[in-house]
Amino acid sequence: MPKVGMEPLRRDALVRATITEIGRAGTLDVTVAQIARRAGMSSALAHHYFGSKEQIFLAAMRHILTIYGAEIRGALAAADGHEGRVRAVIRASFSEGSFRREVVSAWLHFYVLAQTQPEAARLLRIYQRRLRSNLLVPLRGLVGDRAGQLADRLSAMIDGVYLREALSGQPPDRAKAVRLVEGVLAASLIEDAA
Amino acid sequence: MPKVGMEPLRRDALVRATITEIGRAGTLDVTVAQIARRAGMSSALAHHYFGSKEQIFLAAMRHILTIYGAEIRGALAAADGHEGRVRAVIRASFSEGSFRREVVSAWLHFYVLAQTQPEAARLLRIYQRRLRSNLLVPLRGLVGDRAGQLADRLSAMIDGVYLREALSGQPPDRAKAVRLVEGVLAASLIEDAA
Amino acid sequence: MPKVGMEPLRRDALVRATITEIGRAGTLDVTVAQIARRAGMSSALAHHYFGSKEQIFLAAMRHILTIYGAEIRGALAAADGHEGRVRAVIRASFSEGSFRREVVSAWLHFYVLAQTQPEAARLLRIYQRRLRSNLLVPLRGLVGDRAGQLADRLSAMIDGVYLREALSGQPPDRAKAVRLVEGVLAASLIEDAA
Amino acid sequence: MPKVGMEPLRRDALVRATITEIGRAGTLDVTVAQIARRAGMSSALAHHYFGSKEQIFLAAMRHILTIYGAEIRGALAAADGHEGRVRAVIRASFSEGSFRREVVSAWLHFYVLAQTQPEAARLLRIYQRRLRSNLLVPLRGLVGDRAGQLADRLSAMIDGVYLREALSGQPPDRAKAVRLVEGVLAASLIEDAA
DNA sequence: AATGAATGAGGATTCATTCAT
DNA sequence: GATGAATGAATCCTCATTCAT
Repeated sequence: MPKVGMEPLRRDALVRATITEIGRAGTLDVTVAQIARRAGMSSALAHHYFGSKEQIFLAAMRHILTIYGAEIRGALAAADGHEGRVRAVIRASFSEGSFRREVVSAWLHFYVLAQTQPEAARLLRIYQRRLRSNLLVPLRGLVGDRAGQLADRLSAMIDGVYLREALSGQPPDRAKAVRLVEGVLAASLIEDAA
Repeated sequence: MPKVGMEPLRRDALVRATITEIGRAGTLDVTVAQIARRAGMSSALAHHYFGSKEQIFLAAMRHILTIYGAEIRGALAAADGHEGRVRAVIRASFSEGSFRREVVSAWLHFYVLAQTQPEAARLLRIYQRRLRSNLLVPLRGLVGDRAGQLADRLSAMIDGVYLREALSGQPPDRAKAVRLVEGVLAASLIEDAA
Repeated sequence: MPKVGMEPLRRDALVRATITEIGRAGTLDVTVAQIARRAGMSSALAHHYFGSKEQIFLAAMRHILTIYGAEIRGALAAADGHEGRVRAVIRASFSEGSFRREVVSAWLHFYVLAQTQPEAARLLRIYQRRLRSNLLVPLRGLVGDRAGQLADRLSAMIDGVYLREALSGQPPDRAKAVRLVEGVLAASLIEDAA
Repeated sequence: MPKVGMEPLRRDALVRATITEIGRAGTLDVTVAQIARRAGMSSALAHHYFGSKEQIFLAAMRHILTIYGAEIRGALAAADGHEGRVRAVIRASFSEGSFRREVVSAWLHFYVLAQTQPEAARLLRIYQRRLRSNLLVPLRGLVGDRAGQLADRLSAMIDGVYLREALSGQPPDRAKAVRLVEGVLAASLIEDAA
């Protein structure tokens, strides 16, 4: 049995291990050796596949973004109406795939990474833009010109809820998170109608 | 030049240098040597006064909290009426003393530190509780039983705006930050009245 | 030149280097860097294999004890009669493997280490118990109930001679050392017969 | 009240503190700051009086030797006959002033110091010579030409008992120590008579 | 493909010692 | 006489990274 085609498996294992370890340790100060051990291989192999610790971190960020994007797409496809679509984006942001303890923790740490890593900053901007645009489109249908303002509002709320969740030390409470953000949405719509 | 009574001066210089350096470097991975150099002394002296890097970080957190607390108190003293008080808390949160580039950056990093450092976690809880209670009291006068829900909403917004600011790479825009949070407040009050 | 299976070689080289360096420096204040350099490797590798300086020291103690134990066993196997066995233990205590300048010096320093290091203390107790019991058994055959007293006497003499040797600064004089302890044995046996 | 004549008091306090701290810590790795603190002064003052840590240690050794010498002289003055004098030396070696926990511990550590410090080695040789000669003189009266051999024997026993005591971790047992060494003396005298 | 071996570069911390007051 | 202030030098230890096999 030749050991061919191992590369994607190894890379994937490392990416998952990275998120797990960052979540577990509660720091970016995770060693390559730790990540590699959890992924079941030597740190030398991790370097072989990724070249540097930096690249491992970036791959983990991309992984999280990819999953998040997929969840958003899925939710939007199943949603009806403008408001339905906004709610779908909100709910997808706190869905099972993304709003897990380690993922949220890793996410917070990637925010920190983005302060020094240009590529990490770029990825984060992509996320922010995507989130904003996903909100903006259906919001236009709901509130017209006020959509931009409302998109900023909801984006900030989502990030704020994430931040608080990352710190709480408790298992994330999806329902409560959604309720908080949807509360702002509801208030904003009433305000608009008034 | 008397050489006595240096301790408070040195400690203060180190605390300020810590915030500056964390903000500048964009990481908690700041060496004691860097901090000490910026504060104009040897790293040995920094250890002499604080005992460990951990203590230096905690002192910096306390410093930020102290200033924030003072600003809140000042703003509340000058405010009139329930809504005035809520607005005062919001504005104080983005006041000149606290909503500066380095302070916001350092603050984000202290959030991360709190994931591993019990004392840092304690300080953070103090901040969160204080913020919530500062909002809760005047909100009760405005919306009664919905005050708790609204306090959570505004707290999350404030943190979300902070988080986004930490990442923007731009000098913080106080006015815009206040506008965002006050927007949520306004919408919530209309919603309540409806 | 295969580069596998280096671990035992490296560990061994470090253990020997430790004893040599302690003997040469005349202190426990030997740096890991010194030990590693003498063993022909980087200090990082030394830490890689032993984890800490403490563990390096303990391994060196164990090494000395192991050799000492082997010499005792060998001498006892070749000895005849009760008195022959006592003499064998005495001679083995001052044999070439154990009664060398650096080993004696290192040994003295391990005595000191045992004052603060529980594991070092344990190893030392093992040595003391082993020495005593090795003397006790054949002494029982010679002097019956007085064996315990005599074992203490001879043990103290052996340690005293070691201590003096560690200080002499001269190459150890095996013959003289053995003569001193055997002198006490002879006198004790005469005393017993009288 | 002028602060004159403080020097001898300060020096004395430091010397005592040194012995106490070495005994307490079980290491020579005692900091000047620790010693000074226990002596009730700043480490700067300790340096002012002694110039260096080395000198502090040497003064402590001299102090121990001085007391030991005084005890020997006192015991010899009160002793009768050759054997009485030998016994007096033995007993003085384990007298209350010298055979205390911290003193014995400090003594062991000074043995270690002597391996690197020429002056400490010199002091130790003085002690050894003095002990030997104190034993030699009365032993000549008892066993004539065998006195040298016996003096070596008893000296080694005394040091051996000290060493074991330093390690035992128990409060020193004066009576047992004396018994052990006097046992060798008794046996040696019987051997001589035979 | 995979890894044990190996290291250079750093970083926190400690401490004897000096100096100005 | 006495001390707080201050530091350079050293040491243990960690880790990303490289390399030979």
